[in-house]
Amino acid sequence: MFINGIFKMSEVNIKYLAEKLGLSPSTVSRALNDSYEISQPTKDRVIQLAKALNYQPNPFARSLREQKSKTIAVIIPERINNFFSQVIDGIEEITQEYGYHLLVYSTHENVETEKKIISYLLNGRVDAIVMSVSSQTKNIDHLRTVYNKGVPLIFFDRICQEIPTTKFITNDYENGYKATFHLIEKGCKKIYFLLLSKEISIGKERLRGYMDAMKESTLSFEKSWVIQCSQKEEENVKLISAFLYGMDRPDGIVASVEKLAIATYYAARETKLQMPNDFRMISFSNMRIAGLLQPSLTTISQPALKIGMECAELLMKKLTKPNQPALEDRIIVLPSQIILRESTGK
Amino acid sequence: MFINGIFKMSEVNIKYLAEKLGLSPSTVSRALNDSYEISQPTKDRVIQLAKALNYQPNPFARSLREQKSKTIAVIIPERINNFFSQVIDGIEEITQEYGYHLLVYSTHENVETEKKIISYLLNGRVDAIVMSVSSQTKNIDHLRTVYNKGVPLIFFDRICQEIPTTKFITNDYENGYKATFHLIEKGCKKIYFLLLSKEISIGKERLRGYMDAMKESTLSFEKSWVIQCSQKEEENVKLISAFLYGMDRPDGIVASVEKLAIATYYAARETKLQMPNDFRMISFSNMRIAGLLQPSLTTISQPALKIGMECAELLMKKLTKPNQPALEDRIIVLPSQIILRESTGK
DNA sequence: ATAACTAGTGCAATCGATTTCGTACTGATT
DNA sequence: AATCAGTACGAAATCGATTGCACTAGTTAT
Repeated sequence: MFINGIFKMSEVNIKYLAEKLGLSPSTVSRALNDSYEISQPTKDRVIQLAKALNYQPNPFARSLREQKSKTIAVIIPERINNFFSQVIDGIEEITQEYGYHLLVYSTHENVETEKKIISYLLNGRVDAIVMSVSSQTKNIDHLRTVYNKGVPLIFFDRICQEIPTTKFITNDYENGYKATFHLIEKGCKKIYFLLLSKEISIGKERLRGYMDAMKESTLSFEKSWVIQCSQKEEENVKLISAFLYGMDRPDGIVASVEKLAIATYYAARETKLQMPNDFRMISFSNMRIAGLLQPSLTTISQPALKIGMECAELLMKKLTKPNQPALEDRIIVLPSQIILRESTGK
Repeated sequence: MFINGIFKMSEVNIKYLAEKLGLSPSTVSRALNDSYEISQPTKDRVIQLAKALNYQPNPFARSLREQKSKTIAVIIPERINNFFSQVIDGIEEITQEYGYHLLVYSTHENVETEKKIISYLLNGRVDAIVMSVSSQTKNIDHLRTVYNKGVPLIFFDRICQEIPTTKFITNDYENGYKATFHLIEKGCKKIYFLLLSKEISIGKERLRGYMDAMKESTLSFEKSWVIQCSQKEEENVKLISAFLYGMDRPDGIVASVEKLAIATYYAARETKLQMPNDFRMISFSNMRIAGLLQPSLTTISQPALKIGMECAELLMKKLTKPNQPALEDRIIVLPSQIILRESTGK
């Protein structure tokens, strides 16, 4: 149906209902919103017709008027990663109960993309943003802008310390320490740490745990053992292969993110080295099938679903209850779990 | 800033710009939209101030007026699956160029959830829907409703034949046939087919390929070799273990979806059977690390990113160009790729 | 010289739902 | 009888951007 050259999705709106019922639009609106000002018989009539005609309120009219969208943006660095998928599952589980919708964006680990995405979201399109920053993110002006505009913002996993809001992380320092300590216990003498980026919080914390474990041990340590990797899988495989080929190769590896563990598997294959005989590896990872790899991978697994759910619950409280204070500036730590498998020797 | 008890996100709107410039809102709007009716000097003044104040048009006001949202819904059966993640990456790659946003929903393979999600989308919230139906979806009234409401709808992978719109799939029949034939060539005599659901298109097509390959061979075949699995991983592992324990166990398995291949790995582990010696397996899967499994998995890998991009390109053409016809009722087939690995014997 | 036209801009309606303010009526209180 | 309170509803403004129509001043055509 065309009116003024504009296609009308559905002519069932409040005005239409009002006409059919011989009421005014305001009365229909109030009846549908269960206002105390409307008599029960009128409410019944309105609701019945609305159901019969399958009336659906126009979300944009409502958003325009109420200045809220019932929509939340989720920004992640990559989609092909079980951790982020699980977090989103967790967020959705909670938000859908409240009738909220999820706009999902991937930055592909690119700050410029991150900035662009955020610029789209500053016009009220979303009521809040839940995000994990890209590994390239150093300058945080765009995040400050979000905060200053008053858009509720929650970080998870890869957080931005400087923004005074709530952040959800796992005990990264502790697990960096434990992972390293586990390798030490297994007899490793020369333990490398694979780092994706020094910019991101989890990289820093996990590295700090590794460093402290190394310091507390009687093992020697050299700065060059902290390997700075890139975003490109091929480059990483080459880099890792290079030091695995070397005579003074490591006998232990802590991979701070999953994709570096995978690169190490390919590098091990290329250099024909076997875990756990030639070297042992432990990795932060949420892969479901870590146990099916050859050899199976010892992992530190994050409570991804729970992280998502907690982010969402906090947000729903903030957004659906009246007079809520700003999101508290604090860090909430959820424990990860170490699962021992073959790659570190059973 | 509060006005009438409502929090104002940003007071920079067209009316505000108009006041500052001593113009009317209509002139400002036209200037920003580069209308031919406005003189260049005026346009320049308006654009300059808009930039200076970082004016961002209100998306809801615009959507309300224009009856379009610049938003697309993507509905998938599950998030923790590389195939769907890659498809969404592909869709996003195209749509973001056009300034479109993506609402992403997971049905968790549940028709009721699917219906509920769709009911949220019938009020104009999205300009189009791209979806892969849940494995439970048998009754398609909710999909018919979408079609009848005139919301552009595209299916991919798990399609719904009955709705006359464009569908993107891979050559499932052909690959079901090829997969089975590959096992036959490897000497398998008793080949089972693991099916997630008879309702979904890909299940049917892949099964048909398997059946035809079996028929054309000299091998015997029994109906009970087509194993109907469930959504629950544990149940599937039990089911598969059960027939692997049996004396007359299969020596070949075609897994029609990734999760059933994974269940088979667990079952093999439990029954202490080795691939490819005790049985061989080939699976439809987009796992990046199929090559790192123990043993590595022979897969039929779908061009997921490309599927997403093609869906999005078609949609962008339909939505951004004037006077586009309805989406054609046709099936577009993109070829998958078979990657041979250890699980079927090198 | 007057009609006709054009360029540039403003007014006001519109999209659909919500909400403030106001009104008509009923019944109760002083 | 007059005032008051309460019930049930309607009119109109509002949210912010867009657009059909009207208007003015200046220019061209007849």
